[in-house]
Amino acid sequence: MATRQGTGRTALTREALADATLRLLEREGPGGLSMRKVAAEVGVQAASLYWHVQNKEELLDLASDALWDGLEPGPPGEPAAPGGGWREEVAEASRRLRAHLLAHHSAVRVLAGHFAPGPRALAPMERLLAVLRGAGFGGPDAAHAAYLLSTWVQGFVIHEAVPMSAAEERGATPEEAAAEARERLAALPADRYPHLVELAAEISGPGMDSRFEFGLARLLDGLEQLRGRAGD
Amino acid sequence: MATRQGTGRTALTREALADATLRLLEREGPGGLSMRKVAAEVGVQAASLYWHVQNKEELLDLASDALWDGLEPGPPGEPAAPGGGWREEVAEASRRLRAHLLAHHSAVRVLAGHFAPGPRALAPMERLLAVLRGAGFGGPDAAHAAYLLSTWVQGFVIHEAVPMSAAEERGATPEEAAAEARERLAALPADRYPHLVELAAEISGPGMDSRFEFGLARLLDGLEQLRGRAGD
DNA sequence: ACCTGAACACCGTTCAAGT
DNA sequence: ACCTGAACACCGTTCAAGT
Repeated sequence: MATRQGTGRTALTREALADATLRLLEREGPGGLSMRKVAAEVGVQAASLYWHVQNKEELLDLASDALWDGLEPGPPGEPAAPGGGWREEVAEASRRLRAHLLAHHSAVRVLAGHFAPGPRALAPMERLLAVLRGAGFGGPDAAHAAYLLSTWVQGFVIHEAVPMSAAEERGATPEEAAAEARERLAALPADRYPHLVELAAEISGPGMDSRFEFGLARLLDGLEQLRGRAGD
Repeated sequence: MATRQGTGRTALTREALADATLRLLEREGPGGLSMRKVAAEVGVQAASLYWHVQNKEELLDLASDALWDGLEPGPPGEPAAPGGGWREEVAEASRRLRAHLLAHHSAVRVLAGHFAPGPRALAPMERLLAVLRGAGFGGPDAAHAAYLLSTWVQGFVIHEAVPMSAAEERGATPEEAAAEARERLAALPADRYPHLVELAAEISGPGMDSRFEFGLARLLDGLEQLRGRAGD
């Protein structure tokens, strides 16, 4: 009477479907996704999904939102020192977001076309806004800055996830893939593409960590400059 | 003897397939894509595509690269004034890229998970590197900066394209969609999400143009600061 | 309220066969 | 070298029917 299901399975909710979708994507990679497999994953027939969800599109929307789940919220401590603490706090939040999304890179590839602010993105966004406002940014600036940061991190991870999962599917390591990319660049006609040829090594990384830190530093510098201008 | 095809159709190449894929996506929206329809678009049977292309994945890779086609290269003029000209040149190139991608927003949604540097991205990248090096950036900095700029613009456009094509499919205008988003934010519990509620209007735009200009200005400020540091 | 079985139209891909 | 016809396994979605 307490539960209405004979089996020990957890209740079938939209959230459970979204989670099952992410599990499936991680386990089988992009391309291993279908309504029938999601249904099997939760122990039900494909047709049953349509009771909970309008269609596959909506399921992907839900899964994209579920991607925010499990993101470390960061130390809940003080709002950081008023001077420069906001930089490190924003930097750490960005690094955590990148690492978290990268842990789901197959899902990121499939769901990139569904990235939209959903309910599970609210808490991280609220926290980011709090840090920015606490640092002295005005309301509109804080809103713009938060948008800038999150679009950049997500765009960065998409560009990181595509070759990652592609290499994975070909059974190559990221290093091998980077080496191939470098050779392709270096082999270009130097008269048409002088800079690409010269910078082949720098462009084809991997060194993704240092690219991320470079971008982060430029963004924070640009924001700091805005803060100083409006500030005192 | 000159052409080997009775019909007036243009020769079937991988490029032609990529172009047909983009045309199909623009005409029918995301979801209107299938190997059979691409085949029909070029006047051939579905099985024939597999002579030119390994599978659907590879076709999407090609289409993603074809997305660079038709991008205005910008005035081929002087490498800009040595002082601050590079800023406006980079800004204009970014605006052109955004506008161009936005003109293919359905394709962007579908192909976001396939964004990778392909042959058709080489020329724009070479040009961007030339501008940056001309402005005084060192090789590694220029490579990092170019990567930062292009990942940001592409990430921004993805976030812009998702609600755009979603609203389009529901038959709503972007303004209506933004108004709905604003009301959802404003209706949140103010004790848990004080900043989101306060900034509901700023966060839910649209005002995408001003968000883009905000991000661009911060990025260029951050880069300028780096340039000045290394420069003289 | 929630799930099933069966069906429909359509899909990606293969392969022997044609020219 | 390039394309077709036919087939296979699988897909998203609907709907009447069950409990």
